[in-house]
Amino acid sequence: MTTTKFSRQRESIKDYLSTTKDHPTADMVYDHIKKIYPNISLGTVYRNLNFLVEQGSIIKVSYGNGSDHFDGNVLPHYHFICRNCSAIEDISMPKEAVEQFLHSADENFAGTIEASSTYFYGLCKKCSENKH
Amino acid sequence: MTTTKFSRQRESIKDYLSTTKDHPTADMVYDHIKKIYPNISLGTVYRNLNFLVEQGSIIKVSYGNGSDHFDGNVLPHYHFICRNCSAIEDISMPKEAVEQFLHSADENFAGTIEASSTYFYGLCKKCSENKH
DNA sequence: CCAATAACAATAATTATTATCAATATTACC
DNA sequence: GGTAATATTGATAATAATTATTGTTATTGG
Ligand SMILES: [Mn+2]
Ligand SMILES: [Mn+2]
Ligand SMILES: [Zn+2]
Ligand SMILES: [Zn+2]
Repeated sequence: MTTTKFSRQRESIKDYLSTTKDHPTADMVYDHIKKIYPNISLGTVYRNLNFLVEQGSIIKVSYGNGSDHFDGNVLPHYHFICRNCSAIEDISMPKEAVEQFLHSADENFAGTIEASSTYFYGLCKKCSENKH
Repeated sequence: MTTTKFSRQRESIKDYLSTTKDHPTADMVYDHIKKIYPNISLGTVYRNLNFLVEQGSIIKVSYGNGSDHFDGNVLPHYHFICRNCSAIEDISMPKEAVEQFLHSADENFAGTIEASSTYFYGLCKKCSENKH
């Protein structure tokens, strides 16, 4: 068994993700942590983000396009991506709606469904309003 | 207005995707078309795949991990990715189940949802059976 | 047929991410 | 507290997927 040692860099990354509402990319996390640990390397950020995802402390948000994003909120919820400003926002849905959807998928598939990921796209509130 | 000229390479790519049940990557399309046009370049494959997606003749299947896949079936359907053999399979769902899910998302979001993408993961029929 | 130009093949460039490795920090033990 | 073992780091090289560039070729309307 390989033990896990404390690292102030990793702690800082976890703290940042647990306090921000944003869903930053590795690069954005890097820029933020650099203010606290100016010598941190981008590789260290990637290494720790992957470590934390593995550990279940954060989640990775990868909707095909461009870089992966990271989220300190590990409670089950969905994500919306604005086609205008690229902001990522949370969507919570009633458990029944989700379960009914997943159940229907299961009914229509021959293998075993273990997980799923859904992303929503469109215009966020701000962008909807600004486009009159 | 910039006119579109015929290209036997593009036609061949479209034909291939419309006749295969697979969901090949750009590289797999390249390997296939090379048998017919040995001088075709990978850049040409990418250029035409993007063109055809833009045009709505094919769809792009990008679930975060690795390369994008392409699908000649443009009718609405979902995709399943096997965690063991990486095969991509189609899932069709009753319209009501889908609509109920999308409606619920819309109810719980302040902006405007225009589209969504869902991927299912697990073990395909074959892999489920082989792991008894 | 021929001029205009869309599309091509070859290849360089870019982007996102992972791997390598010598130096450093953390931790368990005395 | 000092020290040995090793997890983690910063720096940097490597990889993988995709896009951009450019000079050449194929298509097409006149
Ligand atoms: Mn979130
Ligand atoms: Mn399909
Ligand atoms: Zn927006
Ligand atoms: Zn399988």
